[in-house]
Amino acid sequence: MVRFTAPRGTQDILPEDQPYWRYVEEHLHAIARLYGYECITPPLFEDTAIFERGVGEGTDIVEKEMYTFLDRGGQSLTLRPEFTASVVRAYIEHGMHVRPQPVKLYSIGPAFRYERPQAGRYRQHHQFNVEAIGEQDPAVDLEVMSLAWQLYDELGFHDLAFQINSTGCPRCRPGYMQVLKNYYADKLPLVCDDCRRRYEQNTLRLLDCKVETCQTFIDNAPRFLDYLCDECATHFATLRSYLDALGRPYTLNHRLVRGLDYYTKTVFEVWAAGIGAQSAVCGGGRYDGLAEALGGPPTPGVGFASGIERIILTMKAQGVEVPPAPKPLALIATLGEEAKLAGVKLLTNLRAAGIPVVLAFGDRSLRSQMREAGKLGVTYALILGAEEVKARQVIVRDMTAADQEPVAWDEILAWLKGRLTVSV
RNA sequence: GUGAGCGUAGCCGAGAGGCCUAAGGCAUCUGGUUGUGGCCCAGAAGACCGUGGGUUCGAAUCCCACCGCUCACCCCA
Repeated sequence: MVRFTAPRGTQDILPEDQPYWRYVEEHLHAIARLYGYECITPPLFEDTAIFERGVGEGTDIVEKEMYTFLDRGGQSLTLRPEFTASVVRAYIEHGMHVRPQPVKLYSIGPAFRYERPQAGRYRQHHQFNVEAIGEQDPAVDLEVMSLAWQLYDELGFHDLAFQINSTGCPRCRPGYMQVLKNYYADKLPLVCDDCRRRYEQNTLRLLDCKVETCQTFIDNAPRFLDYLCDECATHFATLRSYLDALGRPYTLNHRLVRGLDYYTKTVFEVWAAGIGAQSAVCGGGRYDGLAEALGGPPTPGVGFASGIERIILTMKAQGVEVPPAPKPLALIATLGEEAKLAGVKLLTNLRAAGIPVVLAFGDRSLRSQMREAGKLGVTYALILGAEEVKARQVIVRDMTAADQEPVAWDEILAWLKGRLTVSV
């Protein structure tokens, strides 16, 4: 019999890792609330066409990374590779254009991409996704970026690199792409194979090449920022003036591109050190053409997604500590059948009163039960034997102070309750 | 999809052709007199050495294939 393992690129988040998840998720909800974002939970899968149109036909995601399947009715569905398309779909479907604009939404949940796993990259990973839909004001771009900034700041991150760029709009992008093509035209024999392919199929991605020999060409390439239309240039300048006024450090990265029709103007990423090659903890930008591509009215939007696994990797790399999982206040140890019965009753009563207590199961020696209490890290051991049952009391042993005292049954609840707040 | 490294009990890990019916540590369980934890001591349980083939008198140790894991490329969270 072959042992089953979790599917490639997926992982069990074990109890010992849960404190990180819990801590992070609590922060996510809190920061979203602080910025006035409301939670939306879209389905895990959508009509495949939503991602084909919403992410873009030419992207790696759509070309080779989607978990697509036919359901029993023959419909093509896809496990979401990202949130934005789903959220915009929901915006259109539920007529959110009648709400005060922009509609500010966030989500937390898994996303799926069929890729070869490596450090910080999984086939099922989790994202914190933030979208502000229905407003083109650069102050919204700023807000979304600030949210990310404050989040990482509160989590205690340092040495983050904020990268920003603008990739124009359908009015100015074709012009710039032509300029870029003209620039590369006579260099094609010198660039790598991938770049020759990009030249034809995904021109902007020429700027993204990591091959050594292509670097000088990229460094000397014309920059999009010099070819933005007035509207895009003004938008970007305004955003930068806000960032500067707030003293937010960032790097202008003219190689940062999202070569898709629906992504417009602002693009940004946040990079963390020390978590491997996949260092982007956050990626986002503006997508003023997306809603239309999904069949809705023209609606601007900005947002970002942050990978929760990568956030946690960064926390571990940077030594950020999180509160440990709370332990039960007490363990009930019993000796003999009568005491066991009394113990079960006590257990039930204490729990009904909201006190976290566990019982040592099995008929074991007191020594063994006490060892369990020590291992679990409970504050008190409540010991019940024949004598205690007779006297209607329980011995309360303080595990840290290592002393103990008898407490009457009708007083034990109040006794523990008085110590609950201090010890938890 | 491509490349590299790795695959011995739940975890870490020795072992490099016969001494392996596979060391050690952590974790687990039991016990250390009669009802008490953390340290210590004793003992127990736990491995078809990833799978399948081959070489050899003999393989955890050599060869091949497959599978899996990890990291990197690509790209992204």
